[in-house]
Amino acid sequence: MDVSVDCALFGFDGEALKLLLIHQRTAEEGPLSEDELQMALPGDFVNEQESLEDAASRVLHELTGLDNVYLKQFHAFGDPNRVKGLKDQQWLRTFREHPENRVMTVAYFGLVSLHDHIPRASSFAGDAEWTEVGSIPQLAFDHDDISDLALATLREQLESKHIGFEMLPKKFTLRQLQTLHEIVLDKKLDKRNFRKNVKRMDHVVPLGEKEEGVLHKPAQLFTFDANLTHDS
Amino acid sequence: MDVSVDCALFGFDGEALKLLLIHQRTAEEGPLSEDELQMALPGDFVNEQESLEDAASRVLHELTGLDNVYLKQFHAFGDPNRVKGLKDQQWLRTFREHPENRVMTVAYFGLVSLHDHIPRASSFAGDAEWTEVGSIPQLAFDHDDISDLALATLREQLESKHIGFEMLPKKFTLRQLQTLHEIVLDKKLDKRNFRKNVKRMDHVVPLGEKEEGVLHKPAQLFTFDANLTHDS
DNA sequence: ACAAAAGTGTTGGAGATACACCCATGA
DNA sequence: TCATGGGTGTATCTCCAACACTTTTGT
Repeated sequence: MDVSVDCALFGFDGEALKLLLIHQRTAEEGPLSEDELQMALPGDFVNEQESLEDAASRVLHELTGLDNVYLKQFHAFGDPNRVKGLKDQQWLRTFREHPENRVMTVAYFGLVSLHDHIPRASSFAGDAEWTEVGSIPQLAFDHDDISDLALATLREQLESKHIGFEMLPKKFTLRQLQTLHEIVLDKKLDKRNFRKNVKRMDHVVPLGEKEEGVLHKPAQLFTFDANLTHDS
Repeated sequence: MDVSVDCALFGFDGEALKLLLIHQRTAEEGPLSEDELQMALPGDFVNEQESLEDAASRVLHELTGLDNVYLKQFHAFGDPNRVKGLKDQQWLRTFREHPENRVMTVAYFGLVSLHDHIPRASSFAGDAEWTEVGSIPQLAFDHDDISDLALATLREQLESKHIGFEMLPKKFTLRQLQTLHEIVLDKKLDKRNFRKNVKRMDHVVPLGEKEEGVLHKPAQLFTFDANLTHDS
């Protein structure tokens, strides 16, 4: 059986939560027409002497240029027919040596900040795009299921596992942290209560510094100290 | 790459939490000496036209005779060297066609009740044993890691996902439910508070009936109604 | 001065914790 | 009658939800 990894990479830019999608295509342009091409999550086969984690990191590095991205396995997808859809088979027959092979995939979700600099979203695999979660089109293979479960997993783990910080710049304001939570959890939060909770967390430490270049009262900057991550 | 499933099957008998382990051996006795054989989690290769879930159910059915066991995927283990240990290779060379192949495994945990009848723990794969969690010996391959993570996952999900009931008989007493929680979570719970919480859960319904054949005041029996499982 | 977001406390209710005695049954 | 676990209520405290005004900065 062939084994691949797929990555659902989420990014937050202060406004919206986005998912990185690639246009399904390869270097040499194939004979497939526009509407036979779909979008997909970045993924690739696992190399012979490479762990699953390493494969996922490699895919992400090749696509975004980033290293040390927060990356977490969340599910293996192994339906025998998960690459047997009509469009999927057309694509596989055009670009793959063994299109009939069964492929299972181990899915990872990753988190990056899109604040300071947008990690380059382009790659060997074709053009890539940050797509707002909520406007995700139909995807190739079972990538709809994968991205749905990735988002559900992100929601579940956001509060319990201190992973929101991975989507913020190193120095962030409490407003940014709150907006992120509101968007991921899809509900409004009370400012005063939110700040009360955050201030009880040891691992969110105030820097002496303030925001600059904003046209209102500058906010204090905070940072996340992973060493102090033994819950509150 | 070869793909297998492994199952960490937990059972509760009212006293202790147990894990089903098999003696690593096959039908035709091999030339391996006693101390070269280890214990392992039940597992098998995934068949060509079989989903991962189906493979896990099959392994469990073959081993315990049970169907409809609660079974949940929790992690894929894909280290390139996970079957390259010395003892592991001795065993693989004796019993497998392609001992040098890389094998990744998708791990499931399962839950059964050992109250009414002990599901038969024997199989094509050799003798099997219910081993108390806490006295688990060193296991073959990376099965130590797998069983550790299985137990951690069970702990995490016990309260949030109503899965404790899977390890109790259909009719159970509140004491049994509490003991189960105490053992899995490894901490004592207050009887009155525990019962207060349970009584707030719609999906734990009291039957009119009472326990029989005990040498003390008989307890009321409860059952779990999965239809009412939309949290409290 | 004005616009824009930062920052700050209190109150009421719900859920968590801690704790001790009487009850029903079988032997 | 005794041994064994079943079954119950109250007081306290902590955590959560709801809610509005003043402060600081840039223009």
